[in-house]
Amino acid sequence: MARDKEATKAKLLEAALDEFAEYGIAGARVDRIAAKAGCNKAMIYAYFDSKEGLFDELLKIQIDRVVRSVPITPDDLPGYAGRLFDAYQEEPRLLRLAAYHRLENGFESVPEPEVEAHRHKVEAIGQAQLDGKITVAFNATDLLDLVVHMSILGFSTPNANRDLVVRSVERLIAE
Amino acid sequence: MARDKEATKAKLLEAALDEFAEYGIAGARVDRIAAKAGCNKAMIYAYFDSKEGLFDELLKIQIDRVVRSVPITPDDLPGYAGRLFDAYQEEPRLLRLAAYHRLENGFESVPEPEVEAHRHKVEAIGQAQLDGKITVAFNATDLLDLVVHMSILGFSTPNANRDLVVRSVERLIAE
DNA sequence: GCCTGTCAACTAAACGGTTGGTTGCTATGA
DNA sequence: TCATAGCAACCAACCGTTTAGTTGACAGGC
Repeated sequence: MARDKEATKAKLLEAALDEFAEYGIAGARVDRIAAKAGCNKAMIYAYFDSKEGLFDELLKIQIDRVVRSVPITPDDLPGYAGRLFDAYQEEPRLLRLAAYHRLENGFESVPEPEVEAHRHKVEAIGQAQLDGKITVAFNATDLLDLVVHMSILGFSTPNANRDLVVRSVERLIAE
Repeated sequence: MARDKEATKAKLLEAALDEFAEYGIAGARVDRIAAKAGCNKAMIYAYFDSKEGLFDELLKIQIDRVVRSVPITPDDLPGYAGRLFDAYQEEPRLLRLAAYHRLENGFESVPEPEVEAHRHKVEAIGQAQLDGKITVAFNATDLLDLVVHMSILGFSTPNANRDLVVRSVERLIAE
């Protein structure tokens, strides 16, 4: 057998991504996760303590991944929205994961690293506004919220496409 | 006791709105719904067949309510978005209900009346465009999707407010 | 031989759904 | 007017299944 702790954790996390994205936290079944990962249910409790522990760890990793792979570009917010949109197209499970987390946990209990990343982005946008690079029609916080919200247009409609997202943000920030 | 079929159904629907909005479909517990409604669990199965049947009926009613109470105004889309936003502020459970339904059932299985209402709105917007009343920068379908998506800004951020939604739509449709 | 990763087998609790029977309104007919 | 039959509305208790979580035994590398 494998006998590789990290490999087992990775397989569990991948299976959990599938399961939680499809069924949500309440709807997910730990037996299915273990079966998909090809290992025993007890491993989940050995490595992640609980079903919720597994979800939290998974969400932290996934958010971290997207935050790292899509850095903010304050003077190209349409491009930023487009790249976020791309990331969600490439990994639709992430959007579902986040949506379930938001529904079941509210706006509190957002992982600290994400809060920190959010703060940094607001600051970057604020600086770009001070430099006169982008519109001051919205304050920095609202601007970031709007851009992020546009990037998840695919959550609202199956007709969403990259071009629509980019053009929308262009119009939102137009002088 | 009451012994009033319609009143009992109404109490069950109100309790179900609370329960499903808070916990989602998978997370909702029929025992809790019955307890909140102050009546027996068997009534749910007598009147709505199943947990899912209860949810479907509830969603249909709630969607119908908002569709009726917020008619589209093709030549005032910012106002339309604002009034939708107001409706969600007034009844936040509706947004959560719809989000859970969307996550657990996808874009298919949308109640037929809503599909019909959506068609009518696209048509109304298309006509307003033909009349030269609003922008043709987006096609009618995209425009409606964008306006509706802006109205649920509150799903993305706790900072959302009516003015932000209205101003955003104004900019989206600016010539 | 012992630490560590593994798992089948287990449990207690919770779950959606059913059932057999009770309650109270009302229509009927004497 | 009153007895009562019929029936829709209701409910406590229960059923089989599924659930998250536990445990004690076992296997393989050092």
